[in-house]
Amino acid sequence: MCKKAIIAMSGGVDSSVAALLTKQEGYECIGATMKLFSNEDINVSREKSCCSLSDVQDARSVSMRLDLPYYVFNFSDKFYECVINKFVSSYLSGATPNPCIECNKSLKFDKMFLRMKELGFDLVVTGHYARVQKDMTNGRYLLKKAADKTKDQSYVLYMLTQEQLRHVYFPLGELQKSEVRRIAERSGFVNAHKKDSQDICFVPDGDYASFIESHTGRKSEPGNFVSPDGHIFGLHKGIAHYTIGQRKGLGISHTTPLYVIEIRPDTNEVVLGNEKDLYSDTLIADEVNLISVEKIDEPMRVKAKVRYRQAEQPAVVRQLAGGKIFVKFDTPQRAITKGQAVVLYDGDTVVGGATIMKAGCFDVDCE
RNA sequence: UGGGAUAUAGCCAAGCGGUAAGGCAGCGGACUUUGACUCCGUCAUUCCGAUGGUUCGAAUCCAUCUAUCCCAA
Repeated sequence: MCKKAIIAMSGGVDSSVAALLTKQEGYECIGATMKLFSNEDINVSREKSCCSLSDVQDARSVSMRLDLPYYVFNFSDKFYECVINKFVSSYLSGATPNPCIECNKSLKFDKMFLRMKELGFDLVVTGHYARVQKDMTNGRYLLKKAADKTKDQSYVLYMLTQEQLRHVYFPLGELQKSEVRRIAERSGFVNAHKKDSQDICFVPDGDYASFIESHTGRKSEPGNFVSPDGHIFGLHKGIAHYTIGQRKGLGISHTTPLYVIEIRPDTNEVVLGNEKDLYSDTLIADEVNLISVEKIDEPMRVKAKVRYRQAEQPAVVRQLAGGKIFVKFDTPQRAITKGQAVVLYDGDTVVGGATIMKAGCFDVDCE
């Protein structure tokens, strides 16, 4: 009668401690690592990526220590299709994708959920720093920020559905990162001092542009760096190398710092301008997922984040015909970027989120 | 081959006789489960276009040369 949980174990400290806590709470647990790609496929021989042999070893080691059955699920087809392909095409279209969110959406909380059901399990457990609560007034499951505000990962979980939230458990939501490390140490986990993951897991050397080239088999096409009024600064390395707000790596010396303010896939141009050119106060986003409410009928005051690790900003959100959302910030925001997620908060609660399609300074009439 | 101007690191640029500011770019690091932003550090150790000269001392003054730009032809 005890609940059965699949622990999604990456091989890092967080999911290891999540496994420990879940087990201690009396769940019947198994550990599972998603194999998302083989390093040979992506031309990396490093062991530093999230599905590498050493990560699997770490996850297995922790599972053994906790006496959990341990499995590796091969999800590489789905990962290739949903995460890598989208990642590449997004960059080629001049946007800046967030593959971690896509991976959460298509893999951790989708493929893993299917597997959970197939196996007759009740929960998927991950090491995310976030909390789930049930709203007793309307019966909806709420996603809330973690207790450790510096590690809060609710931003990358905004796409969770009610069904998923019902079957997910985040044991680290109430803990501080420092406590998690301490628990791992005390438990003798091999990864107690492992560095937090960073970079894109399938591009461990950080050179995502080369990754795109080898994936498409095409060299990225150089084009012009231009000013807003058409002056040509020089040659860029291909639009996939850039994102809005970027300063480093342009290779253009100027009297003042230059930033990428626009990417034009049609003409293969990258527009450079000053810092002040980066600010805009409105955006439209699609692929909307709402959590705390079913829909937004009236303009709603929220706090919104347009990128991970940004302080949330006061704004008003409206839902447009077709489901898209329109967000107007009280003050202009720096470098709102197509392809990134906008996540809406009401206090500690995630209202919902969406993928940014367009940013600027405009208004829409919405009836 | 008349006149004028300028020559300082990859780029821009301060300096005006007392022992080479700063910005941009670059490089290194911190931060970070995306890309960025940000922050910290580093970046002319005989050569401040070249060669001579004046001076205790010159990137700074003088002369010549070289290069580039501008104006006249």
